[in-house]
Amino acid sequence: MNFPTNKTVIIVCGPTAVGKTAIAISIAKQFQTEIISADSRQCFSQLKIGVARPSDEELKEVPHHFVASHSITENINAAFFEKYALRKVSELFKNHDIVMMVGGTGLYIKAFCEGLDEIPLIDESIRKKIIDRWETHGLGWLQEEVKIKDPAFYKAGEIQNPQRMMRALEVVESTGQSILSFRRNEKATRDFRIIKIGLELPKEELHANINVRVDKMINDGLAEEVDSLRGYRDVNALQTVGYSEIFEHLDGKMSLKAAIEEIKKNTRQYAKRQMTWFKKDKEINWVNAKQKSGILSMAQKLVQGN
RNA sequence: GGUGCGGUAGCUCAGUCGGUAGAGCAAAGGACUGAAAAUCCUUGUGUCGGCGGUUCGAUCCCGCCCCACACCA
Repeated sequence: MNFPTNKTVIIVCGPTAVGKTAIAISIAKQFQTEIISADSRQCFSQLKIGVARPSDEELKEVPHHFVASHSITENINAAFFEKYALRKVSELFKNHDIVMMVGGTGLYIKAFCEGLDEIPLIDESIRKKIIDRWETHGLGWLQEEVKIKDPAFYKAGEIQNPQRMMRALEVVESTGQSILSFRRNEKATRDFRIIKIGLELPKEELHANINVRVDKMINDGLAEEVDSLRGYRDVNALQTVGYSEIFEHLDGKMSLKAAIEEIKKNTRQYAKRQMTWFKKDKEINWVNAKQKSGILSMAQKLVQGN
């Protein structure tokens, strides 16, 4: 297949703790290029230990974008990422034919590759009002509201899922139209080539990596990092594995030991969800994460054209 | 040694006034277009500690034994 330009984005994805950071850096060095992170948590400057941000040395080896670039008080989401990453990529294409993207946030990668439908910005006050009402009146109230104001979504959507229901509600309330009416059901086209490499490991090995990494986070001072963020604990950015559990521990609801076990468990569950997402993407070229040299030559071959 | 309370799904436990049992968590699978490290959905057969007895039928009643915990010696 021919592409309109010789510009290529190599995306490295996979579950947490599989070893994406190091491999992406090797590939980026091989092509002498830079990395855009596709990680919904590493972009926050206040989150370091708990989100396994690349080390200072690693960040020096290859320039990274969307790492520690925003504040947890900002409203960062998939739509924001799509625009941010597209802008960054075209900037980098001025000096590079190849740009790397690495991350474990499937939705962000999908938004970047295929685009999200344009939906008008929702006024903060409407969003806040809906969340408040949901918190006081519960899911039953939410379902009733959606049933009346957006019956089509009520029929087709996830009625038990508060986040999706609130999203549907805020869209009808602020635009007067169903969120479904904004769906165009077509992928956006991009004027560059996309190559996807998925890193995987046998479950036992991944779980071992997770355990080692969590223990290291604790040794590196995760509890102190979380403690310093107490004042922000309600922001979305802190609804994150590693932070929620430590907050509970700091509240006296569980021992540090129990919190550590919870973090390991929740990380395993998170990794499983990531795999469920990525396995569905048939464009991904899967490789065992331990075969470093094989991955590098595979990237080379993919870039040279199938 | 005696008394008491237990022994039911990987874990914590509920239950069956006798007709072979069910929740939460875990696990497995899945969904997912502005919270996505989030949120949501689906999936529960296990010698109901062991051996006997009563009964048409026992995980449930009775006896003995084993194990755990508590208290008394």
